[in-house]
Amino acid sequence: MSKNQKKISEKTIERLSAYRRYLKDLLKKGKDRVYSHELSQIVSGTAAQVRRDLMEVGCNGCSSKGYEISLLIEEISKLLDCSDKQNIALIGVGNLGRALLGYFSGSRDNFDIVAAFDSDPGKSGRIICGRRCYDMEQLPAMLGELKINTAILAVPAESAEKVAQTLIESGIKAILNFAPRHITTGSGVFIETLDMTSALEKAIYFSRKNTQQRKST
Amino acid sequence: MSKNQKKISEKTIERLSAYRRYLKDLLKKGKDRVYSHELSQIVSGTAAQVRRDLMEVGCNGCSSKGYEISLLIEEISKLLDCSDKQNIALIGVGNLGRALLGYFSGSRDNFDIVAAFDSDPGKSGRIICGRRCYDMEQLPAMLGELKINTAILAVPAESAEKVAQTLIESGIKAILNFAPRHITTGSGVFIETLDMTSALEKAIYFSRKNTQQRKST
DNA sequence: CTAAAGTTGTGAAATATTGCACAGCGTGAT
DNA sequence: ATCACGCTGTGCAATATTTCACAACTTTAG
Repeated sequence: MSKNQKKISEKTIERLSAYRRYLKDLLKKGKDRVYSHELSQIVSGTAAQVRRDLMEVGCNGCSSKGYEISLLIEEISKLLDCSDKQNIALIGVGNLGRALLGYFSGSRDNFDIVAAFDSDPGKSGRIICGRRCYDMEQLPAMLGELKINTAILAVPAESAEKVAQTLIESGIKAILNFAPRHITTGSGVFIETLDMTSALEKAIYFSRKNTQQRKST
Repeated sequence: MSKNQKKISEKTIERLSAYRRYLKDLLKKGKDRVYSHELSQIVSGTAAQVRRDLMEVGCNGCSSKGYEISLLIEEISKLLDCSDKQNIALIGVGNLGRALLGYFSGSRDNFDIVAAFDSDPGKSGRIICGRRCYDMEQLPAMLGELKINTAILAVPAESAEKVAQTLIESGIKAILNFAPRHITTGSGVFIETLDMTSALEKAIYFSRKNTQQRKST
C-alpha cells in the first residue's frame, strides 16, 4: 500500500536495529523522548546520520522535543519486522551453535529459533537449549513445515558451502553465516557472513595503529 | 623502515585476512598460484578490488601467471601480524565466551587467547577450555603481565560499558566487542563491535527483499 | 617471429555513505 | 508578544569505496 521507497541501505538497517534495541531500553527506564544526538552515540555516528536513518522509516521527529520513543519503536518495527514472528533455524549444534541458541533465546518478540539441525545423529531428537534438534536429512522438509526462511549457519568451515547449498535449494531466503567461508549464491538469497576471525585479526591490526576511533558492525 | 603508506581501509584489512585464510587452504591443497578473479569469489567482490587490496601489501602479481601463493601469504602476514604472537584476553566466560574459546583455539600462529576473566568468583582459578580463568579484579595486573593489548568482550550487555572502561584504563589497545552495546572511547582504542542481533535482524529483513545478492562482514 | 588470449596494475568514473550547514519550527523566558 | 535557543529535515559537499576500462606484459600456439 505505502509507496515503497526504493531501497534502504544495509548499514541503515543495522543501525535501525540498534536504535530500536536502545530505544526499548530507554522506554523501560521511563524516558519517553529522545534527541537524535543521543541516539547517535550508540552507533558512533552523527546526529545528522541518525535523522537521516529515521527519515527512512517515515520521520516522526518534532522540532525541539525530539522523537517520541514509543512511536519510533513502533515505526522501526513496522519496517524491520514481518507481520508474524519469524521462525529461524540453527544449523550446526557445536559449541558455537549452542552458544547462539542461548544468546538468541531471550525475550525476542519478532523472531525465534524454532529448530536446530546437526549432522551428528547423536544429537538428533534431543532437546538442546530448549530447541529440538533434527538430523540434517530432515532439513528440507522441516523448513517448509515450520515456515522457516532465515537460517543461522554455525557449521565447520569444511561443510559450510555444502550445507548452504542445501539450504538454498530448500528455499531459504537469508542466511546468517558464522563459518569462515564465503557462500556464493546466484539466486536472490541474502547472505550475511560474520567472520569472527577476520574481525579479530582486524582488531589486532588496529591495536597497533592506535590512531582512529571506531564504530560498529 | 619501509615508507608506510598512509592508511589502509578497514574493509581491506578484513579482506586481506580472508584472503590469507583461503590462500593457506589453497597451499595445503598443493596449489601454488592464484588469479585475482579466484580470490574475488571468496569475498564476493571483483577481481579489480582484489588486485587493489593486494597492491596495498606491495604487489607481487605477475602478468598472466597470477600471484604466487606462498609469497602472498608471507606479504599479507607481514602487514597484518606483529613480529611476535599476540596475546589475547577473553572477558566473560559465559556460553558465548566458552564458545569463542573453542572457536579460537585451533592452530593460530599469530595470536592466542592466553587468559579468560569473569566476574563470577566460582570460575576464577579454574581452567576452562584450556585457558586459566581469572577474577576480574586481576584484570589490570594480568593485562600488563601477559602483554595483552587486544581483548574479546563477551559479557552481558549491562556490564559491557563498565568492563570496557576498565579495559581501556588498563591500557588495552583494541576490543572485539560481542555485547550489544556501543562502547565509547575518547582515546585511540580501536573498538570493533560484532552485533549478532543486528546482523540477524538484518538477515530477516532482507529475507523478504530478495533482490540483491550480498557479501561479507 | 607474430598473433591471440589472458592477467596485472591503475587512472578515472561511478556509487555509496557520511558530514556540514542552514532554513524552519516549537518551546520557554522575558 | 517577542526573542533566543535548540532541534529536526534536508540540499549539498566531502569522503570512502567500488567498478570500469585499458595499457603493458607473459605465455602459448601456429
